[in-house]
Amino acid sequence: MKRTPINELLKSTDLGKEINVKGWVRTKRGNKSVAFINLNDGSIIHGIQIVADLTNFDENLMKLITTGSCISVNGTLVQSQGQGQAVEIQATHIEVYGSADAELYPLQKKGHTLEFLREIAHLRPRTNTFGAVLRIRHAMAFAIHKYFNDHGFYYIHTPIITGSDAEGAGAMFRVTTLDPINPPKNDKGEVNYEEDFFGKETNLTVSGQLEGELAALALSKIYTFGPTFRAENSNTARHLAEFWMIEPEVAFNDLVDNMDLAEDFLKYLIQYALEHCNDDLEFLTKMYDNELLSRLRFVVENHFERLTYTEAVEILKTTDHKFEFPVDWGADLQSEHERYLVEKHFKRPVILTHYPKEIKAFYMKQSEDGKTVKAMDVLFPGIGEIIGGSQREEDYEKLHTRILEMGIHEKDLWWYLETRKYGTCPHAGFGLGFERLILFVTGMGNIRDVIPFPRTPKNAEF
RNA sequence: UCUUCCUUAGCUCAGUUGGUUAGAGCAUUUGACUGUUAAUCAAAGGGUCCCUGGUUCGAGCCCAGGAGGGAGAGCCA
Repeated sequence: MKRTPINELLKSTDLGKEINVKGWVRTKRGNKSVAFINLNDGSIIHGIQIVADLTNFDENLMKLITTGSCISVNGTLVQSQGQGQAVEIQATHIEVYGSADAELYPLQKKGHTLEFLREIAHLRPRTNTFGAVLRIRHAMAFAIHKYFNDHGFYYIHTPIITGSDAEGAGAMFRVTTLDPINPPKNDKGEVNYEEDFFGKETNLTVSGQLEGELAALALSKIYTFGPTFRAENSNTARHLAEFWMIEPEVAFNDLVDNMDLAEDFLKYLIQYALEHCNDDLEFLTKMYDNELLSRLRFVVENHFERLTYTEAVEILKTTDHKFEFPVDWGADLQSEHERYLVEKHFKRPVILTHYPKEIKAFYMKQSEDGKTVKAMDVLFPGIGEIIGGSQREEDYEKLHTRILEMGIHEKDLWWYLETRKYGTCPHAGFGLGFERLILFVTGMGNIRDVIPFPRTPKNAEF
């Protein structure tokens, strides 16, 4: 008999129908004559109740059906006699695919701490929490592609191995096939990367933006969505060494267009989650964050506050609120400053623009005032910076001068500069941290709990 | 990397002034119960007190070093 997913069975009204269901046992309880098995197959957060009349089942078979075991059940879909569920399965035959030793299986019927579940990341997808997070993660990935496809963007695959470190976005992981014990040396006694696989030093990408710009200056509207690697020794609830990033880049867009895109895009994604992930969001709201659903709705329904860095500094300087770090024009804002603006002052998402050029990347469009660049950071409550982007400097001379000023090796960027030499145009884009989006949408507190197998300093298990 | 807190049973945690045989709840096992919902009730089993060294008649507890984890910060997405 063909398996029916549990999400279909739970909404079925086809009482009396013979069905087959397969999944993993969450709990088993009962007495001498009847057993109740809560079975989950990951198709939905809810399990279906299997009722086994023990006069029909061998005692030894029933002993194998433990928390964590995997079974296949044939039976009849019936109206439930008990409270708590509309329908249940009256079992006629049960096959055990794999038992799970109850003395050893680490997942219990009771709740576990998220820290403990991180240590058993190979089993945590079987929990309600991670099932919900992973289904939402999928829905967001799908919605990202759908949004861009529906808006005329093309998905570009930028390289994961890169030969330049000029992007300046952070420390990089080296990629090499050289012998780590006895690498070939050159005349100066340095490692000779000319003998390495690519004939030069290579690293894992820290951003697909520069290559994304090349594609945007041909296809007009593009986006990337791929893994990104940062070798920073960051130990926080918001950083990973390996994470996924979405980077749209649009020719002919200016900073305002860029902000409009970022706001519309984020609201679309959150709205998509509200419409397609309701069961999972309700579970997370109930178990972890009472205000999750109302916060998501609030973000969708209200405009993002837009102001310049200079205006933000004025607000921070005139408030009575005491900060640990001083606020001064020219210095980057501290986390506490961003949090104050988002969570206390405006109480909504904030887009800050026109930062001092000294604290931003070389490729950002220089403003007419000569002091700021057309950068934008989208700040979210509880997350901080969820998007960072800018209009790009399309003027060859200005860009070239800025590269020299910042001491960047121009020979690594000849190809990037050529786009400004041949048919340059105004363009803008941004980067959205996928896991930070998932943090916000799920209400989880630690970024290690929104990616299946987190990579962080001192941790690459699984 | 910095600040700070933590590490005791499978899990979550108590553990007094340094003192005999280290505790609880849950989980597990066994038993009771003819419809349970994290079932309930009863009993039992279960310990490298993170590691190394030191102080002491005696260390889960005090000291030093190390490892791992949490929270906050920096860097950023």
